Amino acid sequence: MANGGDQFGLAESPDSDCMDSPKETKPENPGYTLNSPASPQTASRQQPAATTTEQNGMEGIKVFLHDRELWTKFDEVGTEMIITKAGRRMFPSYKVKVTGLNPKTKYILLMDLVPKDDHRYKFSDNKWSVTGKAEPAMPGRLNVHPDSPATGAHWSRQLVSFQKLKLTNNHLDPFGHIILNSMHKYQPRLHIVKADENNGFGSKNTAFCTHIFSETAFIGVTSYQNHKITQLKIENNPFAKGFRGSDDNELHRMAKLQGKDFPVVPRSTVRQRACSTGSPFSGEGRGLRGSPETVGSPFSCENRLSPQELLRAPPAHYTLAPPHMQHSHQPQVYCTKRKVGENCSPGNRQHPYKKAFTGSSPSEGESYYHPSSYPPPPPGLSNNPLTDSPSSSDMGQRQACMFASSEPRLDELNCTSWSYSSPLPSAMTPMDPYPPYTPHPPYSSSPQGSRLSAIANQSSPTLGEHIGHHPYPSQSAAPPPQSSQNIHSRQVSPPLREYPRYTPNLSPPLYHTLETHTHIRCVVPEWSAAS
DNA sequence: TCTGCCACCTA
DNA sequence: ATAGGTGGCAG
Repeated sequence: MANGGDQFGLAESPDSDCMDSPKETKPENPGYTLNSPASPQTASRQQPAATTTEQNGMEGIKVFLHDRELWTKFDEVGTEMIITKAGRRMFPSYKVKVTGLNPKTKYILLMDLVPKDDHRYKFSDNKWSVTGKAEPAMPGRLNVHPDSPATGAHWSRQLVSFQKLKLTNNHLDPFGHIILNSMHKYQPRLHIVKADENNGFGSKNTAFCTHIFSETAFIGVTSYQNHKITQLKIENNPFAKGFRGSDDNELHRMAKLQGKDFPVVPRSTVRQRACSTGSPFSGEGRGLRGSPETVGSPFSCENRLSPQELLRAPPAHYTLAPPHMQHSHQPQVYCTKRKVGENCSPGNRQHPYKKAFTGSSPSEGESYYHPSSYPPPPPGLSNNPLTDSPSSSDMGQRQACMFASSEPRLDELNCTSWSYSSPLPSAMTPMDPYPPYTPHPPYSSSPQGSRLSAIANQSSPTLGEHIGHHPYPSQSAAPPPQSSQNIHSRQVSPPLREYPRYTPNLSPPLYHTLETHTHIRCVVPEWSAAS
């Protein structure tokens, strides 16, 4: 799979829409049914405020997880993703099929990873268990798909792949990779944002929706813990073909490596213990997964949000039903509206870099999320995960924010910028100690920039806010039927401002990545409070 | 735990 | 041919 794309395994999600859509169908996946949520659901979910309806046209959007079957295999064992200083790709790679987009409307697709809970895990006795509280979330970053902004026709034409997205444990990562903590669980989220005239988002009312497939949740590790996962990776990832083995191959290898005789045991085997199983996900924790079962369905939603909000997006939390609920599987979709306004002041954002969180992040850590929040809102969106999580505590991070503030973040970014992946932009250049990515400055700007950035910004900022502000419905509504996914939509009103600056660069290095936290911080206050 | 290097592969 | 993605392993 991996890459490939092939198959499909799209999970679907049917749902559709958030708002109202009449829904149609959902055809897609036959298998699963989701039910869903079809649009109606959405609506219902939306609960609260509900927004909209208007739909910005986000309502009929459906997202199907590609290769869902493979994801499910990993999920059943307890998916692990290697995180390295240089950045490592996710294996099953995150690919989706998107339907229901207006062919002529431009959208920005982006991903982020939010903490699934506030626990730190350990793997012993062939199973995962909670060992303590999660460390402070790292700066949340958004990974904007390189094709963004692009028309609905473009996105619908083929699978949308985030296979180049990389995960890192380097809190000061200058490349725009998504920063995670080892031994912590994360939930990937897809956000579909309607681009504004400038191809950015964030401006006034930015409509967006968030889709979550619970089977894509995973624990970040610096080396595989469960041998079963290692085997699944080797068996399915083309780049690991060298480790497959037929015995002969292995023996040879071993011999070479060791210079010894052939080992008897295949490498993989050796390492692990028995593995029995245990998928962390499922069981334990809080909710890692939402519903295991199923599918993810897509949700659709619409709303407009401010970019920030996006970031905040409904967090998974919201989305997900409480762990328990989650089981129900349904995907949930929520749609909400919000306005952004608040947000952080610009100043708030921090930069990740500022300090290295790495070590510690002391303060923050704990605070993270509120429990209640968990599933925390997505980092960016609703809350940022990162940010969010940290929640109040984020302060620590906040500092970071400070830096960030200057940053450009999403706002700054332009689609263009985002899209590119180029590595560092000049600004970012590596040289710096990392100011990088963030945003700052100076990059160019593209007109577009604002939009994306906005989103980004929003996200982060929003997060906090959102959270605070709106409660998402998380559950409230009934759980959506579908499963895995959740969708949120929102509208935001005033988007963030755009940032005047920037642009481009932000993340050049980052590539499409945006950091969320920044926003978050801003937000933080609120939600912390809220929470 | 985490990092760096290695052989092996894919693209 | 080069560039870059994999897990194994030693440290």
